[in-house]
Amino acid sequence: MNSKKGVTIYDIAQQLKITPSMVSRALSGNGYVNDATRQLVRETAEALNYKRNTVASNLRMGQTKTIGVIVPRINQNFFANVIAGIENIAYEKGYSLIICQSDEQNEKEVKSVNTLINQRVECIVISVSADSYNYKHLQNVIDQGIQLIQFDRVAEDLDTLKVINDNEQASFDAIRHLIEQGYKKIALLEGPQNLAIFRQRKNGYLRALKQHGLPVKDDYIIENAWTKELGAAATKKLLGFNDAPDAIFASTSDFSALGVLEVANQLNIKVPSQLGICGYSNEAFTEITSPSITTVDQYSVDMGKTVANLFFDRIEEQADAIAAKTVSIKPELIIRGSTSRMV
Amino acid sequence: MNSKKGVTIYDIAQQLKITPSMVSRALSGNGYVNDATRQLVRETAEALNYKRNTVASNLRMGQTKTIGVIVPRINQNFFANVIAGIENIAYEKGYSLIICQSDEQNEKEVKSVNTLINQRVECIVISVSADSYNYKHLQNVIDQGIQLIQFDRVAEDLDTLKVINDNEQASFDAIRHLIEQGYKKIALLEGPQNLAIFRQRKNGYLRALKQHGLPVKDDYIIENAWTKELGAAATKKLLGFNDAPDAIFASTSDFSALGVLEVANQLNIKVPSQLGICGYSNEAFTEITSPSITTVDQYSVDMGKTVANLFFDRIEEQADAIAAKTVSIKPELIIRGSTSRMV
DNA sequence: TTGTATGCGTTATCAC
DNA sequence: GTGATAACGCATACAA
Repeated sequence: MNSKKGVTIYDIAQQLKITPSMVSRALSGNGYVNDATRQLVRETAEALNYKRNTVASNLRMGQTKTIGVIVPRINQNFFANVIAGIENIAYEKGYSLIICQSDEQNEKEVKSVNTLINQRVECIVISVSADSYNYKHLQNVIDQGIQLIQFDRVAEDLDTLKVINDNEQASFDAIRHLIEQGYKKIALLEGPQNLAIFRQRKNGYLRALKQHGLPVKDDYIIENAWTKELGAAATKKLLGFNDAPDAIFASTSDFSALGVLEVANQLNIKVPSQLGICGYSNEAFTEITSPSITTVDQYSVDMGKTVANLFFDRIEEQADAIAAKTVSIKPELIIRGSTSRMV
Repeated sequence: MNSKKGVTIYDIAQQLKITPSMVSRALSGNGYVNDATRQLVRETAEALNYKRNTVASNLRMGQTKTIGVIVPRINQNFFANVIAGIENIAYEKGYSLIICQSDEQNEKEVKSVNTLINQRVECIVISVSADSYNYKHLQNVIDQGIQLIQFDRVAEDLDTLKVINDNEQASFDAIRHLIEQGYKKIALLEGPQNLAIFRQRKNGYLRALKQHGLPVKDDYIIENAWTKELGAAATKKLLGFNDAPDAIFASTSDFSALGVLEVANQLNIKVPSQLGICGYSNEAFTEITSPSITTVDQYSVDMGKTVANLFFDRIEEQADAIAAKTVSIKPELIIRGSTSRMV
């Protein structure tokens, strides 16, 4: 055992006067090896506090048992949950997770993808950043023979496994609920329309209005209101109209919905009687505001598990038995105080 | 370029009729190489879509530029924030993050530590799981020559870098603020006393009372009230006393504080005039309750950044110039409506 | 400036 | 069963 360099199978071999190959076999369990020597090897490995060098092993075996994950923000509830779900399954399979965060910047996303390719991860799981319009870097992943799985915010043109929420349906359900509660002038806070998820939510909104014979007013649709501040600003604008809306669907996020609620409180507008509010994501705080906020639960942890399972299914069924496909998880509308005026 | 195996520096060398070493030098920028050939190498690397194999490089160089992080739960706000902070700094330095989650289980924590050692990460950052009483696996990390940095929940006996919140001081500040606002009978909702962080918060409470000449009443100290429900139950009990408190410090969490607020509202007790409420953690919702809740911000993202910076400081100052030490981050008291009766 | 040779630690293929 | 040997892809000390 060298003083500083860490103990290797060589050291064990030397001590036992056998060859490194024997040690390797004994430790990995591959190939023939006498039970007695195996036992001996195990013991000395333990005694010497030997730790297998995964780096060397990976190089030799041509696989890393590692999954790379790229999300816009780690510390956003939804993404943290998805990551937790992926970790859960990956851990069972003995896989590690390398996490990158794009900070919603395309440049950082591209760099992260390259880092992960260089690391030879076996799969890259990604939810694209908001300012990604070009997906060459993702095509590159596929070209390198690395599995690519997209979730939530997906580049639709890319032929990959995708796990998404049925945003259109969830949005439709939310609007239908509002209508059933007697709201007739429903405004929409929408997100960047270059992202499919926000287009889908808008479509659900439009479809629901049409199906229930309600008119679509362009004034009622506010773009890019996806932070608390922007949600608040949008609300001030909407409530300033002569013909102000009686409900606001913050399809972008619960934070946006929170902004709406704050403004309503400031203006002494009663929620839900005078104004209905519906958010999106089921953030923890929605349950405890006054009133609590109706929102959409995306089953984010399950989403992560689904992603991981797709990957393992694929590599276990060897070959590309499973074609590119899209798995849609049906979100659930959580009805709470902010929209319940017909009790 | 082999059909399936990925392009290597060999392929580039072959194409250019030079040696792999030249390619390696040209690409890494180490060692002498003619500008012309360097240019040529870069171009063909690009053309062939070459991706450096980090695994091989790591093995050769004996370093991985990787940090391992182990937290009880990824999808818990505080931890997600810390991870985001670490990522932020690590990314700038070209380091990757491997994330493990212990699920509060010692067994999983031990396994994760071993995985990370095997991966030859250069540093392991950990917040220990609640059921960890034995720290052999952590000592092992140190013995292997891997940096170990603990944060928030730390094994105090271990001689490592530690980053924690100054819970005692934050708690002291909170109580002092309450006293300054004229509250004289301050109750404490405390967390599990086997965790140091909760003991420290209690100590800050006691010290502040003493320093201001206020008596400590055992009746005013309620154990294990760290959910909304438990906070509510504790409040009902406290407010039922003949000599009821005029302020409650929910040192466990904002959720607990919320329970207090709800009960106060139910009982028509005015906050802050009749009852002061202070929480802990600065959860998003504390800002939007009525009244908004005074609380303690833990600077969790900064905590992550501090952790990462400690590591980089250490490796950049080469050698163990920086001895084991504990960095205490001073949390900030966020004063809001629930305690502001002297405006 | 370029080429040669060697090793990082492990595993797999062969022959014995 | 066991041992010798090559190879994974890259980086570097040394020679040319």
